Amino acid sequence: MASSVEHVLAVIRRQILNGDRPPGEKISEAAIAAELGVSRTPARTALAALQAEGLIEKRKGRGFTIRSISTADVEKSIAVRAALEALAAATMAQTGMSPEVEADLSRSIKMSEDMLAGDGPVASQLELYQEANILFHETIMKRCGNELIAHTFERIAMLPLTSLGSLMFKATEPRRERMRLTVGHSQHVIIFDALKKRDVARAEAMMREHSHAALNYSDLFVREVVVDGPGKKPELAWDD
Amino acid sequence: MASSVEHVLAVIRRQILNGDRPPGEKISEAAIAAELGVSRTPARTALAALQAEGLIEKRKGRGFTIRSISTADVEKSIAVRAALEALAAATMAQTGMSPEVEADLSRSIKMSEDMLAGDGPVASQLELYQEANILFHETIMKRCGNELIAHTFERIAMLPLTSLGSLMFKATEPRRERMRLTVGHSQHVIIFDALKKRDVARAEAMMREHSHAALNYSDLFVREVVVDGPGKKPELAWDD
DNA sequence: AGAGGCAAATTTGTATCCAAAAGAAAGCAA
DNA sequence: TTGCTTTCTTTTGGATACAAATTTGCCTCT
Repeated sequence: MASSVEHVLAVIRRQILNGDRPPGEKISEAAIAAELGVSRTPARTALAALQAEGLIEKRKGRGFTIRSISTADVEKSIAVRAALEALAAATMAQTGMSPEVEADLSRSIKMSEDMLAGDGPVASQLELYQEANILFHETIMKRCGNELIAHTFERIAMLPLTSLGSLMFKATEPRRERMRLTVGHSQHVIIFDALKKRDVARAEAMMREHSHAALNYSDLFVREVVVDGPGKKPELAWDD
Repeated sequence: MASSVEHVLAVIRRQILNGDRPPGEKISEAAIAAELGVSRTPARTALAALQAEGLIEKRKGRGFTIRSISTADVEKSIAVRAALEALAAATMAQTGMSPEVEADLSRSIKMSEDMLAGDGPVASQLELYQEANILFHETIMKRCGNELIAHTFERIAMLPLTSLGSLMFKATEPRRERMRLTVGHSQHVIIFDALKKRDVARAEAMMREHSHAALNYSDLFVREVVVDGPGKKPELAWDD
């Protein structure tokens, strides 16, 4: 079994993001320790981590309170994510891709290409696209030559639309959504091309644009269909 | 007195940055707990924080090891800092400054202006410039309208040249150094002007350039004169 | 001499206990 | 009734005790 602190972390994080713990609610070490049947020590470290992630706020002598996540917050985190991803793309374009990186990006693109060409059930297709998407972004972020970028990103990637694994899908308009995935894919292709040609400016600009795309869907957030990622997910996805 | 964990944190951080603990050296909870005369609990949280800051690395069952800080690492962290500051400047230009922010920036510029006009002893002048510099950058970062930027920055700002409070000064060339401060000041003026005019692109580009300026001095790093900041310093400066 | 395995030691995670700090509330006096 | 002080409760930080996991070194057997 995973460690106790990770368990607490996962449970509380999900509860917060699910809305089970409404914003403003107070929680303390002792409270969740008793609630989850663990001692105060792992509860303590879990709360510290939650605070670092920005999901809860500490008030000197009055315990922690759940922070509310507004659409404005989501937009802000997307802005930061876009800046970091754009930097990663620029860095990679500058230093050049290793053959392994090129192979992985190529594989990611082939995956989403196949998925878009195919015609299977929506759910499994989404899962496939998601996997390809994560592979693409994670590869660039983690292997661009500046590990600090990924390191930094992992510490702010807990908000729904910021997480690499997150994907919105408006179930009522499958047609439109499919189109959106097509556009996303085409952007991947463009970015990959820019990286191959070592075109720093284009890689950076395109990646910034692409990362911001999620913004168009931030208004869908708050009680729409959110599909979480499959197996190979980024470190800090909020599911366990 | 400050809390025990903060004490441990400050001491170990300084030791690492001073080189007292050479890269690769192993440290464990028990070791520093005994060494600093505290229990394992604060030692543990301090080590966790150090790890989050990237100064030490954790290895499954063999304790932590000191990470070596290369000039490449410094360059990487400066790149991230520049990206974040550029985003902050762009955000502030977009949403516009509040009167209070404008007043603070104006005050910062007046301070460095006065300092450059004056002719006092080098040390006190440096301190003054430093204060003005911190005020300028901190104001933009923290009050640009996206608090997540500052939040993110605080978590990566432990490396020497990345910290807002840090300033290199080559004591052997006061003339040249004075010129450098003059250039820095002029960039502040330009950025301030761009912000006033709500010129997003210019504010962003100029801030990026300005943040990167520290890079020109990364080769000085490692055993040159490093002057730490005065009273009003950013949260995560490495002095206590 | 090498392989395998056992045991001691290091390390880490968790539980519990104690004390100090900070709020909240109650009581007392004017 | 109001304002101040004192006490009580909540919360947190730190210390220590305990157990599980992992590593390392040693020891034996072939």
